Amino acid sequence: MHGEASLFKALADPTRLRLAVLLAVRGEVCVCMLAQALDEPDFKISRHLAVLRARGVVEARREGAWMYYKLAEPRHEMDKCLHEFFRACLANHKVARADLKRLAKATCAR
Amino acid sequence: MHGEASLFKALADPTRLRLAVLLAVRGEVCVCMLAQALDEPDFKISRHLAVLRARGVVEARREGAWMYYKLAEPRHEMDKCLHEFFRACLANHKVARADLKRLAKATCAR
DNA sequence: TTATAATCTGCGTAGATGCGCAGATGAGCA
DNA sequence: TGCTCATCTGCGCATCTACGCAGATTATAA
Repeated sequence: MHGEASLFKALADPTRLRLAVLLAVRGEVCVCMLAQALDEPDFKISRHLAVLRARGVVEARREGAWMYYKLAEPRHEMDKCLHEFFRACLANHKVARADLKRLAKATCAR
Repeated sequence: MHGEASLFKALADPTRLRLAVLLAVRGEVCVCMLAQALDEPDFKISRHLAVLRARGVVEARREGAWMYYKLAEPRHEMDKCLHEFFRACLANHKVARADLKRLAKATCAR
């Protein structure tokens, strides 16, 4: 049952939940945009994304210097439920709203 | 977003997941039966149930010396999803099957 | 009251987790 | 090659968490 618990472990952190909500709403986003959206240092974001990725919650795609992350394709009904929960419920959270606002204004240097 | 993460935190442990599955399938069960089902010491079970209770995942009812625990009434769609996930998916897990088997044979001393 | 069963709690410890800092790595451009 | 940006990683530290043990609590029955 360890493997099953690890899915919940991946989401048992406010920073990772915020990231999941952003990806659920906006699709595919690169690390530096996410760092601006959460107003947190990039290495912190990178580490949390690595955790989500290791547990199969998100997928990554490299494009030049950028890494784009998105929610992984749902494999069970549970995954669909979670995505819906992110979009329909958590996205209305005060913190998530502010994150989305900042994300809308975020830019990469190049 | 801390509060939201705490729901996942509550489920981010194999022992607590096993308990949640048993309660999802069997309804209301007392601590000593759960301890026998999981083949773990009662104080360990009691502590994990306290965590689940503090996060609102389960509810407790005292009846004499016994404490009966059950899944809390779902408040969001997410809760219903989770319960369904416990019953339809996790209950088929090898470990959960063994737990249910032991629970079926479990008895209280009185 | 005494005994016993069911449940919970305090304490100390070992391992896991998150963080910030500094530096490494890799890609693109002058 | 040298420089800059995007991303990741190693390290040390502080905190959290689960565990086992022993003992406290509460309820029931003799």
